[in-house]
Amino acid sequence: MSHHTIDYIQRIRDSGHRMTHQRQIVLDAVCSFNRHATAAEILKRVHEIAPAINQATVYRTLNFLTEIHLLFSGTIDGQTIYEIATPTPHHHLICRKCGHIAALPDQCFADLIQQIKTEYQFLPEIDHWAITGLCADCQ
Amino acid sequence: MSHHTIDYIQRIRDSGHRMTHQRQIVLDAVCSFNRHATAAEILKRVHEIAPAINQATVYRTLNFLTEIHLLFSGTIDGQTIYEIATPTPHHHLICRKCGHIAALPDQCFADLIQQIKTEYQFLPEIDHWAITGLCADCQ
DNA sequence: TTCATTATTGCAACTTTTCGCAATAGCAAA
DNA sequence: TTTGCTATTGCGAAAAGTTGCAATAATGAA
Repeated sequence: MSHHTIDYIQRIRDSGHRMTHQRQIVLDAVCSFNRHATAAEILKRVHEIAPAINQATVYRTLNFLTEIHLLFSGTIDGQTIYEIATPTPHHHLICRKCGHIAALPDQCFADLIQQIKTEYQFLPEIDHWAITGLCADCQ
Repeated sequence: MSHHTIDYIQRIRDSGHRMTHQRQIVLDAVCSFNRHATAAEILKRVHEIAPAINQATVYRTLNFLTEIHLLFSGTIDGQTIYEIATPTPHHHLICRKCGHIAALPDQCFADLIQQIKTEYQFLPEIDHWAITGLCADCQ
């Protein structure tokens, strides 16, 4: 999924923030992988395109884009990874061996959420879960 | 739950590793919180007890103890936290307002895990989940 | 288009975490 | 107990990520 197919500029502005050159380059870099990438990989690619962009800006931008849900971030083998988010809410199944990421629809959590609400009087805020494990090929 | 009630020395040896003074102190430090603690908090407490233990050793030990499942590690608010593992797996409901933590039995995830296995051919490894949200008092 | 506001960036210093390697010390076997 | 093997530690340095603050630039209003 490329970010060119979603109006990410509007998404950033709607969230009350500004679109900048730096944010566009970080988004481009994340998308250029066509897979999940680590902060270090993204930082490296950003510097290949635009060496002047500061590393602190890249880290801050990755956190920012994740917070407004334009990127998805998860943990594989203790490493934080990023990838462009899809428009409909969903979760991820991340294979800890090959790193493959599959989507899991939000609906799968409905029963669990209902149970937590009624049995524990707790209101869970589950907007993005990354479930690690083994995919079919790696089991 | 204290580590004194489980034979952690045997658990370490059974995993093909050695029991050391440093590992015991790190285990003691983790347990002394009686709750989950961050690496920084644990490092601080270890140094209060035994200043000579190197910080690299503490980090390595936390990773090691997590790998052999003597500790649970999870992420709260982007921070990695550790706590002693209970013999029966369980999870946590963490209130983002008052910080109250409640336990959630592993059984709650049975249906979800089964669904992921059969519908997605994915084998989830759900050790310890921290679900944030709002507790009954804070809603 | 110009101006004012303030979110965002670059910078440098700082904190946190990891790494390579030589020295140390657990553990099993004699 | 002693010995030998090698897992583990301490150390110093490097890597990874964060922070405070002044300068810059994106945005809306005039």
